[in-house]
Amino acid sequence: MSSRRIPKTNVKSSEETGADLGKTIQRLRKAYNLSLGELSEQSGVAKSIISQIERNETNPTLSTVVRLSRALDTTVDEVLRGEQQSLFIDHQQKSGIPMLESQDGLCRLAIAGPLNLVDVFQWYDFHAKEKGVLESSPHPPGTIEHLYIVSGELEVTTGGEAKLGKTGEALRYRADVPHRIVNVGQGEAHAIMMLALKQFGAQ
Amino acid sequence: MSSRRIPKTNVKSSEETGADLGKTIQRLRKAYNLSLGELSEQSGVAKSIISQIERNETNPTLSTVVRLSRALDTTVDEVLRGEQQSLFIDHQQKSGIPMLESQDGLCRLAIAGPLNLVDVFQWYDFHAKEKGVLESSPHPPGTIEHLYIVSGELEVTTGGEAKLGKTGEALRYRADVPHRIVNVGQGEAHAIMMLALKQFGAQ
DNA sequence: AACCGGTGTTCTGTATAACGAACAACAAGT
DNA sequence: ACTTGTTGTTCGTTATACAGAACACCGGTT
Repeated sequence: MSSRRIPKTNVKSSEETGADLGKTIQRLRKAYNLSLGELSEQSGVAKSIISQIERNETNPTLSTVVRLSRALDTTVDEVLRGEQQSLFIDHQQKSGIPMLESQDGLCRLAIAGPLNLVDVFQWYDFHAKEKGVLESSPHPPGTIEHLYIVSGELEVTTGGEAKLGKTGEALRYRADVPHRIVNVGQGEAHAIMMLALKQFGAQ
Repeated sequence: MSSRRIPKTNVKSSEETGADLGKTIQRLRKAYNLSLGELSEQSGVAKSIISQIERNETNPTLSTVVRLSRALDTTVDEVLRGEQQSLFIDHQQKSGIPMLESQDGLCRLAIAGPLNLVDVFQWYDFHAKEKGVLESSPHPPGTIEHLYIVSGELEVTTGGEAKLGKTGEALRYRADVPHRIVNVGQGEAHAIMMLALKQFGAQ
């Protein structure tokens, strides 16, 4: 199940921790007018290490970063900020929820969720008879669809990627590209579908 | 010059990262119903390492913690915060750190939805054994909770008002006041719980 | 020129975090 | 029983983060 791609990233140290941590540390240190020795004294981290961290020549342990963050009066996330790997891009758009019933007549999609909050998320009760297929055209950019499978076996295909979910499992996938849900099990399938529209600016 | 105050907390090297990280990681992982292997696959961290981290037998690298945090849809600070063992209910917390069981041990609440969109909504898989009760303290103002009852019979009490829902029905109620969900039917009850947080552009 | 106290850098050796594989324990299926 | 799968664990090896000391560099005094 759940085939989120593996990041892999075996880059040099901090490429994967986000932006270059070193620069941030150094900026903070200089902002406090601290020398390497002083920061070392206050944080308990060897100054040689701090030097290497600032030049991104090492991949520090969590405890080291925590100690530095504390000494610099900030938090780890604050230090890490600046990266924004853009897991999801924040876009905005309005809804225009078209779909309601299926094409082949085998799928039923009933609105079960709130409509007055329709701009944020939508919530459907989804029933599919055997072999039922629900084709969906792209939703607004950034939309994420969630499918909680109450019973049965459903396969979701999106962007060339297919995921299989069984009873009790939850699938999560991008919905801003064409996607399809197929009841690949035997008998009827029942699921709760949620659409989460991304529409608030996260810097 | 220089010489800021000295925070200086010199504990053990592994425990010095704050609360015990391992337990938090494990709680998050279990809340997502992920195995070590699955989390390993999704995070890119060897499962042996995750195992050791959860038992606080290692002092992880920042990049490792970052990868785990991302896979668990949270931030490093959230993980470090440890959440002073808010076992019981009280799953609202600040950013929706998850929990597992209710106070009477009869209810299970697992995260099924995204946490990185935590400011907008949260989505839980809710199971309650017979007579199970889930007490919740108030969520942020404007929060609306939705309960889709997959099977069983649940009664929601909020603000002195009680609503009864049966299989296939959906309840909707304010969640910014103390509220309680009781399994009043016979046998286990299963529901999907959604929390819709109001605020946009908060702060 | 020598000192100095201060900066940041590059040396050590040691400790250990990381990975992957092999393992054990416990399920369900056949 | 025997698989087959999945859980979490421990093992063997390599890579490297860490601390501390030694180093190089740069002002300012005398």
